[in-house]
Amino acid sequence: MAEVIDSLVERRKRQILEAAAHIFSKEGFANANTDRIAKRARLGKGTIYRYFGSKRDLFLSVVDRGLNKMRDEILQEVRKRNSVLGKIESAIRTYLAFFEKNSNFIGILLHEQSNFRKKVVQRYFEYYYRNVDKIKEAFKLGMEQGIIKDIDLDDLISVYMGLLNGVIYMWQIEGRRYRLVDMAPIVVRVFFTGIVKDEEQRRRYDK
Amino acid sequence: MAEVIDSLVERRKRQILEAAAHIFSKEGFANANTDRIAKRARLGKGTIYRYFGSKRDLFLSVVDRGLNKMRDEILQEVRKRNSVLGKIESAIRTYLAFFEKNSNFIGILLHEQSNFRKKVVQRYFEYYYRNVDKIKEAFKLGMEQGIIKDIDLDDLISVYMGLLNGVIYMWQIEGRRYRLVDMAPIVVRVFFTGIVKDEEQRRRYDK
Amino acid sequence: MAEVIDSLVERRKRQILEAAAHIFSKEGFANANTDRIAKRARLGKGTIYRYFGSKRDLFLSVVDRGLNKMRDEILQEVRKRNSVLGKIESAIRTYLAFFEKNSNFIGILLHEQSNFRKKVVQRYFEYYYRNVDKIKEAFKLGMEQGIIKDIDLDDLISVYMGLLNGVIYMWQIEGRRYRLVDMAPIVVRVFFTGIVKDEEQRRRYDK
Amino acid sequence: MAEVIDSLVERRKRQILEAAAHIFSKEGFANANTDRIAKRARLGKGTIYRYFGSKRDLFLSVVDRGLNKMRDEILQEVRKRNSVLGKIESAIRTYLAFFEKNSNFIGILLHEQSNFRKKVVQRYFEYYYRNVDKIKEAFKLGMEQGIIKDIDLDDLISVYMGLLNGVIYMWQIEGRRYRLVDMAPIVVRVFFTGIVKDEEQRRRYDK
DNA sequence: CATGAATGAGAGTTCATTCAT
DNA sequence: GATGAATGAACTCTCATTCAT
Repeated sequence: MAEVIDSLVERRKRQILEAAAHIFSKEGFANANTDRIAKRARLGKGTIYRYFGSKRDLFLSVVDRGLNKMRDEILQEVRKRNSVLGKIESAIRTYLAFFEKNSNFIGILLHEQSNFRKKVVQRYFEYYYRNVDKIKEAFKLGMEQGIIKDIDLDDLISVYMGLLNGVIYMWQIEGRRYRLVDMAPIVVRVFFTGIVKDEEQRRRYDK
Repeated sequence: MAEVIDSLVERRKRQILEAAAHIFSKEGFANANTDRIAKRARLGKGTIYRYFGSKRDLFLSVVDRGLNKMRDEILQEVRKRNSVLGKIESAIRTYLAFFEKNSNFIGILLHEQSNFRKKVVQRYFEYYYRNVDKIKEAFKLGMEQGIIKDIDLDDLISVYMGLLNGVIYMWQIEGRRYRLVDMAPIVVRVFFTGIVKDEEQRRRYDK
Repeated sequence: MAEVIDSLVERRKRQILEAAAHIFSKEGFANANTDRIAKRARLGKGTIYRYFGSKRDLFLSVVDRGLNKMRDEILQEVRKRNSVLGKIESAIRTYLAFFEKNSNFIGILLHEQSNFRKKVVQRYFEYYYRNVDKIKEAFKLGMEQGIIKDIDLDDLISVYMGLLNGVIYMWQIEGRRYRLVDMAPIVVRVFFTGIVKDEEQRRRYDK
Repeated sequence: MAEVIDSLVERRKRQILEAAAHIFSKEGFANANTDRIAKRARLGKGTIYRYFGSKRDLFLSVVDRGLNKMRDEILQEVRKRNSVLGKIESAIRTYLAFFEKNSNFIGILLHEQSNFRKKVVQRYFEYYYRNVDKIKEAFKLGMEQGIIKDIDLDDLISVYMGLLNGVIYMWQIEGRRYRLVDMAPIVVRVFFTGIVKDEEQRRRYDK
């Protein structure tokens, strides 16, 4: 019995969240309007307010839902690989693949007003670092095994995350003209081995 | 006489642009309100409209002004270096330094509604690629000299730009807890030589 | 069901149009303010915008509605008379009666800014000439029957329409101190037979 | 000395009044803007306020000036004729001629908001009835001489004024497609002798 | 005397939120 | 449970008026 009710509630919520994700990512929070979300969800405007207290709540729920899905997908893929570099390679691929599949979601993390920024970022970290921690561990392990250079871990994470998010950002603003996952090999290659070929120069810069 | 008038006009414009940059970056375009911008500029609301036709115009002027400054600073620094890698290193440093000094400006390029996105991005490219072209040339020259690996130029630019913007983005959402320019060395090192130490692994991934 | 919805929409539109007619005629388009119209309609300001796209739209709807009513009333009365002069007499009476009953409406046709003038006048002619055409036919028929003097038809219409509108205008600016329909007999008399009694003088001017 | 100052003041006032008349008649009071008036007068906006206390004052001065000119022109012409009907004919011609020459001025008397209406109309009457009185006297004299039918004088004036103003109004809204003075003969003819030719019908309606 | 830069009250319009049905 | 008609606070933008120069 409770399950049936739950199932209706869940269905409605999903219906709304999907419509909202679409509209928010296209228009941003401030520009999105509840009417259009309701229309897209094929529900009355009032119904949205039965399930989400405010536009703000709805927005944060959309963020949560997206981050949740992302975390699950990445962790699942990373678990399949055993080697340190394999895990990192897999994390890069899956991260890019996720944002290609859910490119709507980029807008949600990118736009957005100051008052939300903090809240959104906080959720991003809450969800994200649970798997960044896995990456962090991988980096650490790699260093212990002498496979990865000794670099300050926090710096490394910033560069790693920055590289990934930045590549996604560029893909986005360049108009999604290529397949984002196709960037994975070059990203992996540069991240792992750098761009400089000349050995003398490498040594100069590698300290 | 004309100079005095000019100087007033210029002063007012600067006054408004500075206030606007602050507010826009804090609140985003849609959330910023003209009244607050006016207050911050210590001017009446109407005065803003004497100098800028609309809120939209004002916003785009803020973007232009920022991009202009950025381009000038980067080109000036890059010109000082002669070697290929030196130029690239300098561009990385100056880009990060610019956004640290003008961190307001990040928000302006990051937020923003779909309807503006195109316009803003278009300006970004107009201004930016004039100096990215210099970088592109440096990359190309580096490849011809056998200093830089043969990598598809467009891919390389995307990774390069993505890495920089991403590092800035991470700095921003992590709460600007460190000095952004301090990231330059590690960014340069990873970008130039990668993170993998183990030679066998390097060869595996370097193809 | 559809009927009920229709009836609500119709009721609201009427409610708003009536309030708007009142305010517009009192204040003119530019001076009227939507808030006051809303107040008078006992509705929120936003509600007006659910039913009419803009203040301008609302104004033109008020004009249309008035002209519609006028046309219907006049045509109905004119149809009842058979003789040429009877029809004209009836048109004069009904026209004056309409504006007395809907004296709000005078202001709407009289005031008004240049940018609207054209649109409003265009509607006026669209609606009005459908029944002025009837009058025109009556004039023409009267001339053929030798009852009405041979006068250029367009000139005649201008004088006829001018006389009516002018009498209404005078009534209005003199402060509506008398009943407008009471002017009908004297208007008809002068229009039909002129003011000059002396036969010699009549002949002098009647050519 | 005083004359020179006076002359400057007068020149400035004229300059402003002419510009204002033009703008007000084209745009109406509410839509007209002081900036454009100042521009047209080739003066600074502030200067207008040295000579006229407010936009409202300026508007009323424009009205006064127009009515003044109208009165002078009409009285001058009417004085030249001796016969009753001649005087009336002349008044009709001159009134129409004035508005053709100063067609700007029509807009000023026609548009306009409620709050002004009264004031403007009051001025209109103040100025106008000084010469309508002459017409009234002519009508009265005509009746005494048996040249004009016995009609209630106030009714007659309303019809007379209405006819003139209405003809001007029609000319205006029909787009000034003909010369207004050319309407004088037909207006005079209809006003003096009516439109009905058939004697029996005339008698029917002439009572 | 003349100016026009500056102003802020007030305009039209939008839209998140409520609540009677 | 679901709706969408209604609302009014809050937005951008205009412009009559002021006043330092």
